[in-house]
Amino acid sequence: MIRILLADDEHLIRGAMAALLSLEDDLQVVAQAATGAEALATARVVHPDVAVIDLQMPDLDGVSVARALSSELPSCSTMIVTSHGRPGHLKRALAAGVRGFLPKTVSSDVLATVVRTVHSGGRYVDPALAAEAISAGDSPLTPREADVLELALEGAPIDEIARRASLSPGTVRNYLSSAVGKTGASNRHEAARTARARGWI
Amino acid sequence: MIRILLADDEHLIRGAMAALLSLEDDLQVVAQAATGAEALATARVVHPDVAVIDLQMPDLDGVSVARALSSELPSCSTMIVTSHGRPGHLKRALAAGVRGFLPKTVSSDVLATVVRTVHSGGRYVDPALAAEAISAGDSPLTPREADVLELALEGAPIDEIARRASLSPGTVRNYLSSAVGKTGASNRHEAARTARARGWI
DNA sequence: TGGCGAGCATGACATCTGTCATGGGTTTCT
DNA sequence: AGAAACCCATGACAGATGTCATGCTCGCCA
Repeated sequence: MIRILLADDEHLIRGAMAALLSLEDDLQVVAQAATGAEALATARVVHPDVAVIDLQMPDLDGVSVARALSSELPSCSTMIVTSHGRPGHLKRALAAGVRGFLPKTVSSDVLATVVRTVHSGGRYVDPALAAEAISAGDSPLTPREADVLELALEGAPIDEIARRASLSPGTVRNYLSSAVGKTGASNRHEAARTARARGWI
Repeated sequence: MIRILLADDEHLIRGAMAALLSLEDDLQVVAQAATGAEALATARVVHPDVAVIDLQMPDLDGVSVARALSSELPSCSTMIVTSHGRPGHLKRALAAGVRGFLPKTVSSDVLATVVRTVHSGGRYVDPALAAEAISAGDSPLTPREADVLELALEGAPIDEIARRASLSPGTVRNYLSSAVGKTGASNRHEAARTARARGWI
């Protein structure tokens, strides 16, 4: 019997997934959580075999939870399910020790199968997401460029970005200009959007 | 027995919700669809009592489906479930004849209850979303301002917006300037973001 | 019928942005 | 040690953008 921890902020989805997984004879949902912090706390208590975690949750990002879990509870395999699969997330997730990565568009059979796969030590990444991640390639942005671009995401003017990054406005403009070139965009807003789409920030 | 049509592009969620609803004695999921178009086509054939539709789907927006359904199949009550509940969506949905509007954070009991409520002619809107919609208020944007602002969402330069809207660049700048004032933003990108957040576009 | 608001446009001005050249400091790799 | 890459900054310039004043047309409503 594989003991599962389920974390998703959407009650409906979580409850439904639990119902679905419980239909399988060899799977048992032993705990549920609605936030990343809750998931961590619960995992420390119940020591599940597999943690199925939603990527986007109100507090802690799914990847952060995965990282914490893989260091604290090595015996627990973590897998991530997500609605919006950005290429960059996959890479970060893998780096955080995640063993399975699925979009929510897969069927329930696949979910159950992957739970078994990761529990037995295997790995599984959705082929479509993997292909996307490969085609998106590595981020050409330097760490600083990524920082600045991230601050630019909300459409803030350059002066504010400079203040928030503790940089001079001129430097910010240089980084942004460079990022605009690397993303093939025509202004920083577009650059920020495409970088986000490719998972570079 | 209430006959339900379920539409959601995420197989996992859809299957799980179906499993969940089927646990109720008086509910029966008679059809499922993964896209808006598919949902419409299916509904025309099976004539469900209640349609439970996800707001965001690849092709047709959930609200459009609802509008079509309410005119073509008046006997079918439509309700919408969504992950990201923007205030504006609720208003548009209600105008399209939607009878129930829920975030996916609700529990499965609520879902089943609301299915029964709308089927018996009632209405149900999630209180939190309703409060948000009220606090966001009506859109102060004129139709044209909203159009232009929507085109600005992707970060395109003004000339491109002007071409796409068949307006002169000067006019576009006027609309955007006005929209920036109305949203309290400091540039059009920020304005577009906040307008989107409030459901004004 | 006159007033009003929305739609559309132009021109002018100040400011913001994107780009480029340049330079100095640090770390990393060879 | 030297090259290469990154980090930070400044200055200058052109073009994009935000703001304002102004004017025209059209449909709606009192």
